[in-house]
Amino acid sequence: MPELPEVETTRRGIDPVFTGQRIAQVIVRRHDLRVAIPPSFSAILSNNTVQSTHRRGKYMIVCMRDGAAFIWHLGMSGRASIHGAGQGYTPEKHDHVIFEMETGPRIVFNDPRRFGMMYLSTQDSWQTEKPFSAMGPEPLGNGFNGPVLAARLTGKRVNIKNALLDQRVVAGVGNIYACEALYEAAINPLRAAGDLSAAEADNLAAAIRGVLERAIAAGGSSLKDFKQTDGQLGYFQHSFSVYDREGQVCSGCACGGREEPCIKRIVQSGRSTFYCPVKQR
DNA sequence: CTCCTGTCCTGCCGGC
DNA sequence: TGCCGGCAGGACAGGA
Repeated sequence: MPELPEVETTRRGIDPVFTGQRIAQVIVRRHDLRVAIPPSFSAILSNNTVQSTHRRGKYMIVCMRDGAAFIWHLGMSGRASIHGAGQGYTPEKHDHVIFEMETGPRIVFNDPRRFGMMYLSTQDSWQTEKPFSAMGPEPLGNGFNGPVLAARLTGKRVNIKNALLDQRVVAGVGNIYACEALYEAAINPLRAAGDLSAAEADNLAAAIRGVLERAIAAGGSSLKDFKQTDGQLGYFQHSFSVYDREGQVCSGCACGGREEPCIKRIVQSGRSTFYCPVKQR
């Protein structure tokens, strides 16, 4: 589920509950996620005060006042929800980790498929560790543009769709937004990544940024299970141009008036790609 | 190196 | 109604 917009939506939801507040207790109900939560997780974070929250790609980083930090990835099916101080709370199925704040509210991590991750790091070292040390640029950052993207694609013979899913090329793009950005940039997902022209790389970088920004503004996309931290659904799924729209007619392209629906679904490296072969060349 | 396949886990949906 | 296969937003290991 969660790609950059959903993770950023989640981070914005938990930030006011976390930042500047003390965690009274961390309850780990299940430690056997995709990567096991370490035994010391609760002890290090309980009775510790949160200094700040951050996002890098699809990861959230929560920094503590004493220099510790923890890394949080929502996997495919994870989400965070906030239960207010006055509300009762009974753990539901797949509620794996509960942060009980000193002031009363709880932040709950629910993840049916358990592909999510939570692990410990430090404020000084997390950026140089595993996924982050080789991670590509932030697509919403000032430094992301066509030339930067083109440089990351140089020499790559994989198709551009799969290249966009590679977090070393650009951070935070997943299956939905890769499809949507390629559609907006009118680039065929089967094209070799290294063969894009400078102009196409410009268009693609702009499309990635635009799609992600609009998705964040819409509170993310809710396909099956994603919800914002207050339980509201995101609504960017209503704005998809091609994703999950196989057999429909896309808007604003040369095929618009045809009887034959233009949006196709193909499989690339085992994952669905949706695109319009008329618009995307 | 690069690239592709299989795997982790649960839930849901469509077909029979 | 019930069972079964296929599929799902991600990331990583291992092999070619």
